[in-house]
Amino acid sequence: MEMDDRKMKILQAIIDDYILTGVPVGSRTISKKYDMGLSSATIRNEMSDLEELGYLDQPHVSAGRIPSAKAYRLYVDSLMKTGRIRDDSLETVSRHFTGRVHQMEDVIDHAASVISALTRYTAVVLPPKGKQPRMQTVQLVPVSRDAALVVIVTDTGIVRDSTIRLPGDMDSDTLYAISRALTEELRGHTLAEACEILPGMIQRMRENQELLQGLYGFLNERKESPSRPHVAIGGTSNMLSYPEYSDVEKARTFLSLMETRDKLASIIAGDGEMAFTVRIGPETGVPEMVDCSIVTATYSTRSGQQGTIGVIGPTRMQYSRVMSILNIMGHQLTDLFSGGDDSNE
Amino acid sequence: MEMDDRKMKILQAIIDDYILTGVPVGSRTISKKYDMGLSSATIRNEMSDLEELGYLDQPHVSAGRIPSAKAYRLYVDSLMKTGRIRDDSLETVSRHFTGRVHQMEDVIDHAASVISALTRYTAVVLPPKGKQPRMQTVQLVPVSRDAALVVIVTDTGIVRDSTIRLPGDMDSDTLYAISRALTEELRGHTLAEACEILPGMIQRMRENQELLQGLYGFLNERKESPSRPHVAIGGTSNMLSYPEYSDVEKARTFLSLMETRDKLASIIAGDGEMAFTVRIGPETGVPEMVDCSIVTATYSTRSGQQGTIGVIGPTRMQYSRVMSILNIMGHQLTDLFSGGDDSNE
DNA sequence: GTTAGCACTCAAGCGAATCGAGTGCTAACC
DNA sequence: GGTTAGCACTCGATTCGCTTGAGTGCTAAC
Repeated sequence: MEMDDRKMKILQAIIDDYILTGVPVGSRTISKKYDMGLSSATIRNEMSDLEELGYLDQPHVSAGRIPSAKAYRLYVDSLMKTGRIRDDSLETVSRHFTGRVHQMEDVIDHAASVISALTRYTAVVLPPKGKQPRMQTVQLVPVSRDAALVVIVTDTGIVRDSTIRLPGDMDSDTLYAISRALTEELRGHTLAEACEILPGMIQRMRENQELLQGLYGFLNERKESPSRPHVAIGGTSNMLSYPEYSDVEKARTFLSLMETRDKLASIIAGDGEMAFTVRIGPETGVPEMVDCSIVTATYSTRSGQQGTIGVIGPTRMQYSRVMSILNIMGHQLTDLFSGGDDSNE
Repeated sequence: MEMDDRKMKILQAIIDDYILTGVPVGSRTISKKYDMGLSSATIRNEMSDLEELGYLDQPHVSAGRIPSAKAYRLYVDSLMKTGRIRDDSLETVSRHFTGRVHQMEDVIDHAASVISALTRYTAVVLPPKGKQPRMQTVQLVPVSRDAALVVIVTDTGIVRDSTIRLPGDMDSDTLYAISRALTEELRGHTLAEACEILPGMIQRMRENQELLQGLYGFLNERKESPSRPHVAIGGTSNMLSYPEYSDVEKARTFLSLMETRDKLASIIAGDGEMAFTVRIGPETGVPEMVDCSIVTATYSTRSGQQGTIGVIGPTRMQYSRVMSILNIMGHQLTDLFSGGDDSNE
């Protein structure tokens, strides 16, 4: 037995209905709501076939059918109607977006909350991420008598800052001179490389040995964890409005997963270089998420760094709507980060 | 009728028990578990009195009593045993804390997750906040041919950064010179004041008019919202483990309140200058939180800025434990931010 | 003032009965 | 052969009544 056109249409109707209502859908519903000129009995036969093919599951014998992960996969891959991409609310909100851009973090926070508001699911936004950020400028900014702020500008545009202690009195001109030397020496190198270059400089620049030593420690400590990326999350509470999460225990595990941002980031980030990903249920590879789906899209910055935006929802997700929203938001962010610069005019 | 010593003792026992178990407590429980040499009948009479005095509520006639907000207030104010302040787990974790301090945001994020892990409630940490941050250093760091990063160090230690566009080619020495001039001129002033000073400078420094104009816009845009503070939250999912939140709808409103960080910040921040605050149920002034309590403490930085740490839990909260944890964590943060500087050695 | 005793209340838990949505199967129909 | 009407059957969900037991309030005796 194999899929024919009619089975496809029926499957699609079932999925559409289930996505809409969230309750198992029966044969009568299909034959009445979606008029395909077939009686419920015929639908029933077809549904039985579809179940045998692995596209439908039956929670218990006297309930309707629900789509399996395999069905959603098929749905997303081929039979989803890609819907009206334009959405009024989206347009307005996305306009509201432009022009209030401050720092990177604000942007991705905002993006997450906009996406979650539009989709009514949980949204996650990861900042742009390159392979290895390369240093562009190093500058020591005096903060107090005995402390300076280290500002490192990398090509990702990300700034790491933290204070280090100054050995003795150093005026701002001295600091500037050191900054210049450092910039000259380190520009274009990664943090890890910088840690290899510095010892040489320490040898040469005797008078500032102590300061440089401090800087060395500073870099060394950060070279591994590229300043743990700020993960923006929005709409976690949305999930609780779906019957899938009326079980509090389930909700709790979901929420605590959302709280461990590192883990979440690695889940969302994905491995491939795909611009658009849809992972359904078990495909997520996360045991806690067997009945969730994750849709991700990417955006990029002027310097070619890639960021990820993702939506997490129940497998019964409005895939087409989510995908179109992610699509538009991806473009939006790409424009924002590469069109102008990320600042005010 | 008024409170006597015995009533106090009984009330305390009731509250202790209710905090522990979460179920209405009956007269027999008190007379047996907490031996006060009285029969359940006597306890019953006293409980009836306590109810009349407004310290106890009765969910329904044949259930035990639960403490009212007034009872918790009394409990916190006078009859709480301030418990063993030292906690083994706390010691270990707080040690684990020291020595991994990076940026401010990391610190408060970390603090929130530590507090929530220890208390099993929801923790909120607000960054140090002064009345009006005063500028200490202004520095323009070249990022690319036509853009520079504006780094402003204020006495709060908070850095605001964002890129602005550069008019023409400007080498880093020029930028440094301008930075020096700006620092000299603006040091000690608030952002708002800076916006009044700048026009004068623009007049004088003709050649860099365009750049300064950009900077002016930059400051103007930020002077109102002091870079919306980063609010750290931890353990929102903890709340779902309490029977108080087995109702999903309740949980949802709570969580969505936690998501609107601005609102949350203003709730936590409180108005007074109290070092320690306990707000119980309706005292929070937030309708969504009638059956929550909020305990806050403060910490301070070297420059005297005050930050807030808070715990949100059910009214049936382990007040003494929470307070001692907040107390210790407050000292911890104060040490961290004022003892050394917030960096590595 | 304290306590034992007792009648009373009421949520929670349990099981039987009912309901109804939905299926699978068979036989008739086109 | 595919489609449909009809019917018996299944099983979760709902309802109803019953029982249980924790807990109270009151009264009378100590």
